[in-house]
Amino acid sequence: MARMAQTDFIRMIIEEDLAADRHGGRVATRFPPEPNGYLHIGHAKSICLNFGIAGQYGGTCNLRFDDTNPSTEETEYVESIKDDVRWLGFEWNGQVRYASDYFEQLYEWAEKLIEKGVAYVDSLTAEEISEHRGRWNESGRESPYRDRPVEENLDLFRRMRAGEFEDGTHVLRAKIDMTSPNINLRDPVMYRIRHESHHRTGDDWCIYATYDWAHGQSDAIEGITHSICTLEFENHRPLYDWYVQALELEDPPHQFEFARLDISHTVLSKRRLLMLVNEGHVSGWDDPRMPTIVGLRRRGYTPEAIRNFCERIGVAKTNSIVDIKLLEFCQREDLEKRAPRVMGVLKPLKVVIENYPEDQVEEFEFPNHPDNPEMGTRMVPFSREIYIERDDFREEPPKKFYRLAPDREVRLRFAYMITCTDVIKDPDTGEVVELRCTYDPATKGGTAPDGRKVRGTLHWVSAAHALKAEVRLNDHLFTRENPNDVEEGKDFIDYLNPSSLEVLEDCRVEPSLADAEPGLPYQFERKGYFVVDSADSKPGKPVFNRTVSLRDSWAKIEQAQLQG
RNA sequence: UGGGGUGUCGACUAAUGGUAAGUCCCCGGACUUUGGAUCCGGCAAUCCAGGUUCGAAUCCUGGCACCCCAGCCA
Repeated sequence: MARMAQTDFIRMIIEEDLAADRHGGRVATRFPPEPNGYLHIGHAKSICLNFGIAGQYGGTCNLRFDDTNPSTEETEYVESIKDDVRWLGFEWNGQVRYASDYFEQLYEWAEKLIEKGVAYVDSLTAEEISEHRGRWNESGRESPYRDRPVEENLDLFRRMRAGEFEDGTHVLRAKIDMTSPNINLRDPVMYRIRHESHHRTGDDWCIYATYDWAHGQSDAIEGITHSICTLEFENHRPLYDWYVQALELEDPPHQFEFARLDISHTVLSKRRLLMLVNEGHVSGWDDPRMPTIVGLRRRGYTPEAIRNFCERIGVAKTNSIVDIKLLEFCQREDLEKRAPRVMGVLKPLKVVIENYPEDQVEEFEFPNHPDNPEMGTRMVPFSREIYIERDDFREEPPKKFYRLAPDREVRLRFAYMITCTDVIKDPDTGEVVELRCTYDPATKGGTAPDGRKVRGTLHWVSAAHALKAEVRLNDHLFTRENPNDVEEGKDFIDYLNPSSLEVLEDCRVEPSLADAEPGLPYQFERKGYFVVDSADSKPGKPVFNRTVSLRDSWAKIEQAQLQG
């Protein structure tokens, strides 16, 4: 099903550039993560944009790690980020790139700017530099070191590189304009001294380029034509252009900004995600409730669904919060087509079919997908004692409840029609512990020869044949649509959804699931889409994560009834 | 407070001076051996005030609201 290709302002710019034959007709993008955390669905938007554009216009997309800060970056993240990009279905152009590959070139260019007289070594402290920078409504002041002669700057800068100075004693700054209303142009820092090991260059360097100095130049080195980033870098564009012009680079790259993704009922900032992990509110970065790629993957989300979601949300410059229900819709849409159907009873209620022979076992043939015969069939055993879903029985059925109730007949999917004849309760608690039913042998397969209809069809498992399983029902992590929008004196943590995870340890699933493999999606009929958990599942005792529930119109009716 | 951005159905996104469109949500209905899926229908928006124009979401003027920026983070 081909959907109309989504177009957006960035693609329009690219098409204009192509039409005007800019960059010699080339389109080159890049995805530039910093290796200091796990990727989340917000990054997926950027990945889909950058790789998608490259694919669409016959261009290339590089994967480049923006590893200019040795204090926070680690190889562990590099590997997980590569995995996530591939898992999403993208392959980068050639080798993985690193900003650190360009440290030497960047250094040479820095010397060039010093020689040109537009960069200088400043020896103010960090605090003093901050003071000199001024404020939004007040001009900055020039550093007393701003007019050091070129030779002195060169000498100092070389000694910075040689490791002669302590951290924080000197920085290299671009000499631009301390009175600029754009604070990024008030002599931005290009290099800072950091005597720290870098995850790739080890101890080769003790001066490290800042983002602004490294990023655009890395783009230029790689021949990037369209450097796409998020809105908060809009203020940096004049600086991006300044560096590239000062170096007099040919066919310079240009920066374009779009609004980052935000989704309701979750958080997408590294800081907040890290807090959830560190404070133990989730089990880790790959907790199935996390919006991280590893979390979504473990939850059972598919790359197809995520890519489709990213296409549907579009690309614009308006800050917005996408309803998480759109993500869920995209996932259902994908799984609806491909997930084989099985039966799993989450909250079992025993049913004894009194007129069914004690030792008899029948096998019924079930289609694996109701609308796709190519997915084949499987055999499902049936016997005198079965489990049905506790929610599928009501002693006093409300209006429009079409499921089982005393003296009522329902269909067991692809098996028989049964009628409830007796309800057995715990004498102490009054809780329903078992149902007694009779079946109509003439309704084998689920249809009655006399043509009578039943409104309800229930899923079931044979008690003797069923597999015990644990099922984890995942729900939104936060109760608030926007957990970042906090009331006075509160914190986003206060809006964690206490029932974001419901663990059901005594579920029963049909025996065909005995060799279900982690990562393969299933639809538990009438319940939702589930996947075998990749971390905690064990051969005899599978653990399933609910990826997303099915649409539940009864739940809506019931809720409406409760609200009157 | 200076600068840079952004305002279109409940949500997201189109319309680039010419019928305000699509998707999600929500609400009906049909169909149904999943209260699923599918199909059909419905709801519902141009931040405000002026101006230009035969005609304005779009252009102009003036407001208002929200976001970003004062790291040697990215």
